[in-house]
Amino acid sequence: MKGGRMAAPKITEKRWEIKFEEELLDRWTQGDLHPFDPDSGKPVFVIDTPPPYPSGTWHIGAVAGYSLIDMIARSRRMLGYEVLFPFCLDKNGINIELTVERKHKKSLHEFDRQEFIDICREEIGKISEGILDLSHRMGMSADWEESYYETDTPEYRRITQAVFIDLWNKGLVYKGERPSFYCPACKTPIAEAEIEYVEKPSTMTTINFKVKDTGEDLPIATTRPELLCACKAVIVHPGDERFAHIQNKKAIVPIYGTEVNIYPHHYAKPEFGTGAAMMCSYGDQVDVQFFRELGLEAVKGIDTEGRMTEAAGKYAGMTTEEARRAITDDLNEQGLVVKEESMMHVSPMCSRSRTAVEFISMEEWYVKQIEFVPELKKLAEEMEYHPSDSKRYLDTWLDAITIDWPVSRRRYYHTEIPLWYCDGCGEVIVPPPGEYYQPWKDPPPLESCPKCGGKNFTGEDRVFDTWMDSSNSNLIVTKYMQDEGFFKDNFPCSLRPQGRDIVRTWLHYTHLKSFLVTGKKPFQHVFIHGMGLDENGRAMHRTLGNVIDPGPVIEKHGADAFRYWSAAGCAIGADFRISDERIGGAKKFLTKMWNVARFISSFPAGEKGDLSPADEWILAEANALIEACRESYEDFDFFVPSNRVREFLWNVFAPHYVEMVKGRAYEGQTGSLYALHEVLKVLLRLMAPITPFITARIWEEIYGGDVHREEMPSVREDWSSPLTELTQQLMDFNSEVWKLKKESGLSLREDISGIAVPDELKPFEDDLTRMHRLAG
RNA sequence: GGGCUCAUAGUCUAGCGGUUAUGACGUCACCUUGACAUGGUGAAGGUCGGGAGUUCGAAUCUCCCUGAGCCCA
Repeated sequence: MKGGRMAAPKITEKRWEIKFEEELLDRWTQGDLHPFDPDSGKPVFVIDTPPPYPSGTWHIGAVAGYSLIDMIARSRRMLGYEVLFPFCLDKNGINIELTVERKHKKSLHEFDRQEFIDICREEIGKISEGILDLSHRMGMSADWEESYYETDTPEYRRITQAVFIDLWNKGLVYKGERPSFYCPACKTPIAEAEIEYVEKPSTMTTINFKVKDTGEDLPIATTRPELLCACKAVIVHPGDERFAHIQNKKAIVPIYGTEVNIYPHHYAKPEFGTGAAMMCSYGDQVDVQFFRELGLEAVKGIDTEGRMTEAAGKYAGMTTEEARRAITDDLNEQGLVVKEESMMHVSPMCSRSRTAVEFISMEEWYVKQIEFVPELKKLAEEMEYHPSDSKRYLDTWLDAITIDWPVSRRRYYHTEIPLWYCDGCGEVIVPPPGEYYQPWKDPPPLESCPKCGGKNFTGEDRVFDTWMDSSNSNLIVTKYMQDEGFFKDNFPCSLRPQGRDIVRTWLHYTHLKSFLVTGKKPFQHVFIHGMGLDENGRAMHRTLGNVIDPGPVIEKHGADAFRYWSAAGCAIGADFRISDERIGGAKKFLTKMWNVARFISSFPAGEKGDLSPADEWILAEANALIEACRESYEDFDFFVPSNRVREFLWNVFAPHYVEMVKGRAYEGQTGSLYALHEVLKVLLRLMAPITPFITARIWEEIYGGDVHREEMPSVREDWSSPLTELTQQLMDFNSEVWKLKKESGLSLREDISGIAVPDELKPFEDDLTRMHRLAG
């Protein structure tokens, strides 16, 4: 080193290492870093953090989503908000029950109820630890002390029940007997939102009906011959010439001999099957609608065990599949089967147990939603969406809703429905809100029935759909029923961040419940992020074997690299395509940032001093960067800041400015030292929400203190300069010189002659001459 | 059957009526330049899925086709 002027860098380590993250974590975990102070005087920003659902390994796409949510929290703090950032776990639901059932190899209904609940609690506790550890490791800046909650606690459940009681008192809950989606494996009715449509192979059987008056054969194709007993109509297309003569005549159903009308109906597709279709109650949802439309009386062909009822005659008691085989055999014997062919058929499945869903008529509790759709759509207009076009996911769903929300479930590890029934007269007893009730074991809330005076009651043994719990999260975090003053000031909740996959469930149900309870919109802002896909762009499924465990990835590349990739990997709202290589690539940027900072850390930071044109230029460029990044942070967009900072640091600041001012910097020239440090401070603060570890470490070593308590940089009037108009020419000139030296076989440290600084770049002439060693 | 989204170099990605079409990874060549070889500099590689239209001008707007994905029935 010539002259020995260079002081030792304050940053001594040559490289950024992952173990530095762990050192920081140890300190962060010990201190109470981000407590929420409602009295700070700053505007309050409440985040309705999605409670992760503990079920095996945490999905790496979900972890990327939480990275973004943490960036929202950190950037809002730096933008001057008092941020309430809770962390929470969703510990209700069928998933954990199925896990326990599988592990013990018996079904829930064979357990003692309390014993089953205890096992679920223990099991879910174990799984939860992994999620909590990983959340800490990735640098989640939640308020762990005060704002942590779980959905299976009495405190949470009493609020779910209180909200239900409120809805009850408002007349928004009713008992309905109607066909429900029913999962025979989970042994519970499920909602529209829990259905997945899957294409699977099935057999299409063409069966000969008879037309009553003419005696002619009427072949009809179906995938569900076992539902013949529930057949109440045959339909043909109104314009189908082949069937014009039999419209409105009667058809005779094989096996059962019942007579049914032949209706002309546009639903019948002439090209599908034989062109005529049988309509059976509870075959699928179209059938259900059809029965409603024509006012036909439904036949209950399948019971809640998924077996045929008395209505099926000799097939009663068989499962649907057994009955399908048996009835097909009988039809064959009678010569009534025209043909059987294999086909792919789209059928509804339970999204949790992945078994075929049946339509079964049951009496369940419903929460009204259909009649409120117009108001919900109107309120949806009042929320701001990020990205703005993600509003359509909610709109589309609101348009698609066809039935009210069935909220009762026949499971155990959920919030109980707080109702009792009078044994004498059947009166429904609703307790006062405020307590957590378990009617299957708790005494009723009164001595005698107000209607008949009866003394004996039976507790409701059903539970709520788990979305009845989850859809209260925005009420919970704004302290509904806990701190009415705070709730009044802070509802609607500032932000709902969540994945696109749960718009129709979590977002919709929260929207609905908030409207029913408060009449208001649920949120100011809604942030919708995309899904984590594998390297080939496919969703990750255990069955595909393409699931990536986030733990080892973060261990290998570090939390900052993972977070940087989460921010920079795809535009706001787009799907994440997981790539180990690209996450690893993010680490290179951290190394670059570290080295630039280490270099600058060898010079003292100082007052503004004498700015040269180059200093004015880079400060003005920093201004432009600040403007773009601030705007994006306001919009919850991290793609722009992460990429803009990277571009600036790597392609402008380091190769051009830093190289231009090295000479002056080594001489201790004040303007250069000021600009180097100021720009570095800007970069560190702009990156702090995205890569909290490395920025904290660098900031602390050079400037002391905590970058996370700094404000987000603002555009500075005193940094503005028209010199940014020369940026492109400046970079082009440098590139030209490098190219010339390269072509001339000169090393970059050698003098080069015959090159003149262009006129428009004269302001930079001194710096450029020294940088390139331009001679004569 | 309906709706939505997407289609840009080998791979991924930006772009929102006028740019020599961004950047990254990968490839090739050269370079131990006073922060950085997990680096630097330079280079090759795309007529932006196909077709038609609107426009003085289209990757960018419209329509059709093809392909992929998501949601719903």
